[in-house]
Amino acid sequence: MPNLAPALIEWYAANARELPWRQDGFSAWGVLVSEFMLQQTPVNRVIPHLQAWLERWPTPSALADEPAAEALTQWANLGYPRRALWLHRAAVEIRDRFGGQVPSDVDELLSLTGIGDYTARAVAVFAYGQREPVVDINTRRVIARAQHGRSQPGPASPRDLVEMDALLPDEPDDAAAFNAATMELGALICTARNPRCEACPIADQCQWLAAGRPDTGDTRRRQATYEGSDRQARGAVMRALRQAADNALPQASIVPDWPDADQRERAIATLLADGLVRARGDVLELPR
DNA sequence: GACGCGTGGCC
DNA sequence: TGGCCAAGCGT
Repeated sequence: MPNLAPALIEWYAANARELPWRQDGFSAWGVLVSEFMLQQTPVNRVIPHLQAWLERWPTPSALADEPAAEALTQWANLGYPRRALWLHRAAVEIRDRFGGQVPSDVDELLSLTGIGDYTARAVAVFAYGQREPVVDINTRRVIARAQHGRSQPGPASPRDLVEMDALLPDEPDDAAAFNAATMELGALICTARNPRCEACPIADQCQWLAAGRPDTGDTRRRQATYEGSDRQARGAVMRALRQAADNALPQASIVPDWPDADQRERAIATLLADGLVRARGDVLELPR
């Protein structure tokens, strides 16, 4: 088994982007918030939202002491507003169960709402320097190519964690650098489309490149069309409530000219079920 | 394992 | 132009 870590760590030291959450002394809470925002959302869209969020709520308790509606409004157009709801719930849990301190233990992090295998280990590693495997789409793609000679990773699986763990250097600091470097390589060089293999520090160890970059048969899920979808309708409802006075509107005046009335009702019903909106008589509002 | 879930930029 | 893509999560 080739050892990818030395070349990746050296490359990262020279090529890592300067990102807010990589600054010295960036808080664990800041790392946690950044990881919530980065779930399925590009870095460049996250940065301004992250800074505004942390200025308003510098600690978990500061957020926990406000209603969820404030989190949903501050989340603005970042997308997947359930993340804002879950981040608010996690803040309440941190305040109530962990004395307001972001836990450093992976299992404790996993017990928080909205935190799964990736986010728990990202916080443990990047905020607390623990030796844990961090697996995201970038590391899975790098490993799929370098180790397995495949053009794209298969569906995410718990086995990915074991595989990444086996590649981890022994020293926690080296392991943290390896995690960050592998993610960064996937983000900058070993990208999903048009990878820049000529600039890759592990090109000489890459089975996919050695095999001539074959198209190995893509098993990734196709993304559903957004235009005309229920998701678009939900997004329109949430936008209307974010912008409304007191985050509340009579049901009849929520996106009243939406082209498909059944779809609008369906959107409201699922938003209610998800706890993203609440009914108060005839009025629909963000949860307080 | 597969699905539903936002939004915007890119080629 | 429109599909593809972006540091996933809970069910």
